[in-house]
Amino acid sequence: MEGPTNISDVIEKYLKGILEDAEQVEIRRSDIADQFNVVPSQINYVIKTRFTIQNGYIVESKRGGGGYIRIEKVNLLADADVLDNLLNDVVGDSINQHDAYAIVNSLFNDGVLKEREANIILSAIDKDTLNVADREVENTLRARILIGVLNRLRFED
Amino acid sequence: MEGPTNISDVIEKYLKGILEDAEQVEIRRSDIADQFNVVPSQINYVIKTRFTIQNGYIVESKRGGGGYIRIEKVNLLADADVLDNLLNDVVGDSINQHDAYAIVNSLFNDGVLKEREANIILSAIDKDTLNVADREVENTLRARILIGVLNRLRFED
DNA sequence: TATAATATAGTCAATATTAGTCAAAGATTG
DNA sequence: CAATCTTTGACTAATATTGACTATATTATA
Repeated sequence: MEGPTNISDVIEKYLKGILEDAEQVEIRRSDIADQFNVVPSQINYVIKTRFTIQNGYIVESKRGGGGYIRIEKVNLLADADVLDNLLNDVVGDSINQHDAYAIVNSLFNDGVLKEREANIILSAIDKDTLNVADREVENTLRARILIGVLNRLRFED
Repeated sequence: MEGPTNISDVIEKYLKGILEDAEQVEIRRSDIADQFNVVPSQINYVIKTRFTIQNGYIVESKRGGGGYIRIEKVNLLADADVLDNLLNDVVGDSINQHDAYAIVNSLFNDGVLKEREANIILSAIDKDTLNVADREVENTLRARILIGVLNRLRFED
C-alpha cells in the first residue's frame, strides 16, 4: 500500500518513466525542482545516486543561458558480464601496473577489446604516463582509471 | 526533443551547417548579427567558444572596408604539424576537461578515433574518474594521459 | 599624396542565467 | 544508537548576452 516514501525516489521514478519511451531526457534543473517543490541541488543528488554509469546512464549538462541536464540511457553489451566479474573480483581500489596489464591483456585475448583499444588503455595506465611520485597514489589512480574505463565499456551508445 | 534555447548554439549550428558542404565559410560579422538579431560581438563569442583549434577550426579575419571573418575546417591529423602544435600549445602540461573533450571529439569527427576508442579516452580523463582534490593536479594528469595516448596512436601505424 | 571619413572587426568588463559542490541538519533504518 | 540516506541552502563555477570602447583597413577628398 505504500509508495515511495521520499521525494528523491519520486523524482527518480518520474525521470525513469520518461526514459521508458525515450532514449534520453533533457531537463532544466530548476523546472524539475519547482515541479516537485525541492531545492535545485536535490536534482543533483538524485542524479548522482540513481543515474550512474553502473546503472546504465550517462549524464551531460551545461550551465548558463539555455543550460540543461541531459540523461541518456545506454544498453548493456554482451560482454558486460565479463567486465562485471573483473570489476567486482579483480580490480580493487589499488592495482599495480603488472596486474593491470594482465587484465587488459586477457580482455584482448578474449576478444572483448580490440588491439587498438587495449593499447589506449595500456598507455593511459602506464606508470610513465601517470608519473606519480608515490607508488600507492599511482596504484590508486590506475585502479580508478581502469574501473572508469571498464564500466564505460559495459555499455554501447 | 527541443533544440537549443540559446542563440549562440543556433548560430553555431548555422555556421557548421554551411561547413558540411563547404571547405570554409566567409561572413560579414554584422550580416550574421543582423540575421540572428544579436549584437556583433556575440559573433566573436560564438567563434571563440565553438570554433577553436581544438574543435578543428582555423579562423582568419580582416577589418575595415570589405572586412570578413573566415572559418575553415581542418583535419587535426592531416598535417602532423597541426597535431604537434595542438599537443604543445593547447594541451601542454595542463588541460581542463572541457578542452580535452573538444580535442577527442574532433579526432572522432575526423575519423582518427572510433567511437569506442574515443569513449575509452573520455572516461580515462573524466574528472570523476581522476577524482583528484586539487584542480591543477587533475589538469596535469589529464594532459599526461591525453598526450601519452595520442602519441601511442600516432606512432602505432 | 596626405589626411579625413567611413566601414569593418576585436576586446573587455558588467550583468544575467544557468548548474555544481559541499557540509550541516534531519530522517530512516538496521 | 550508530550508520546511512535524504533534505536544505549558502557558496562557487560555468556559460551567455550586451554594449562601450578600441584597432585596423579601405575609400574619398583636399
